[in-house]
Amino acid sequence: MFDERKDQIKKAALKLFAEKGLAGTKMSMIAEEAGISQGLTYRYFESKDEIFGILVEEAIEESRNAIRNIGTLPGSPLEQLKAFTLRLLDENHKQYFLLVQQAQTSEVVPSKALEAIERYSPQDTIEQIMPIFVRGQQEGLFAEGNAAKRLIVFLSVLNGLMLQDAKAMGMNWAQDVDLVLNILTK
Amino acid sequence: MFDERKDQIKKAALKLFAEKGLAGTKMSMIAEEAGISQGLTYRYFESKDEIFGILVEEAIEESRNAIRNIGTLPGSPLEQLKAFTLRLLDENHKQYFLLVQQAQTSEVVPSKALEAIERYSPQDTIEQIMPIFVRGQQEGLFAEGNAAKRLIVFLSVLNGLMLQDAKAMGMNWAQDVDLVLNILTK
DNA sequence: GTCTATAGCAGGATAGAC
DNA sequence: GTCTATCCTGCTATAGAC
Repeated sequence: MFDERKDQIKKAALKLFAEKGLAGTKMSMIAEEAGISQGLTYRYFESKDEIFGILVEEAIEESRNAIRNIGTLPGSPLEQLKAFTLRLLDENHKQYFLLVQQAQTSEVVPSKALEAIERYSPQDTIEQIMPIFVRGQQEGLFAEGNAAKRLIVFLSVLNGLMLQDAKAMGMNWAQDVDLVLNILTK
Repeated sequence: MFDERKDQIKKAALKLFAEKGLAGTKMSMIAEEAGISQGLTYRYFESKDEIFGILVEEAIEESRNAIRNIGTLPGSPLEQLKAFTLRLLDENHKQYFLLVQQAQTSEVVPSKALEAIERYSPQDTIEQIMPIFVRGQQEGLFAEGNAAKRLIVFLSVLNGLMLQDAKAMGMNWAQDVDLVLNILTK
């Protein structure tokens, strides 16, 4: 089926882009990872840039959803943020997250992907998480003081963890998230 | 002078490699950043890979020094780690750090750079910082429990901060490091 | 020492056979 | 639908003039 092969290629591309960036990923690598010939890729996508652009948009969409859902998770604000953190650290989201990372820091990004990224500022993310954090502060779960600043640090930290984790240090996060949440609770 | 021009090229290359990775950085960009013609670069270096390799080795050397010096800094273990953190976050070290990051995660790295990186495992870093941390624990400055694990998280966090910072969110770290050190002290 | 011009090659994209 | 062969662009690296 057409769409299934498409997904297969996207999956291979996501893995490589997240790891090696746009310029570092060759079409031949994507084809190999997907187990097809190099030329076939072009029956499903117009160009490397197109694949990259689509993935970046999906990643942002995905990330938006994860954040939007925090509020609907069960438990206290602390438990909500913990669940959110664990979700981000799982394999699938991690790749998306790293892709956005690559797109933001690294290299010359195709214009379409660039637009998507510019619409998706870290500021947005912080504003969405803010109410939950503030509620947690009121309940005495989190540290007092400038919430935005603390959340920036917290998100940076998640970034770092995902990158580190990508290098396969083999930590079991389910067990260790609490250390990370210390940033918020102290 | 020959060596000065060489440094000028290395400086330009470091900035770009740290930002865009090896594959994402073109020789033309390096030349432009250094304000010279593209061809001239090859009078000073054999290849792009050579420049990259040299920079990676310097970065690792630099990082080793920073870590080695922690113990000789004045103050309590907490103050020592604070000073170390601030040093890493300053412009120069940040670029080196990001370069190593790029080399570790991203792309196909030339063999010479690869060797250097493999000799420089995160495990090393942790082992070097460990004694200071343990001393801090004994003095009651840091949290009890598994030191290695906490240090991994801590270093991941520094990673994340440098990356985030690279995206110019304009935080004044001198003021905010304490949030980060909470990971160790709680 | 430095620049401009260009050779040579890697990799993105296309054509055509099966 | 898929593969192999090939075109063509863009980049690394070199040659040669000033």
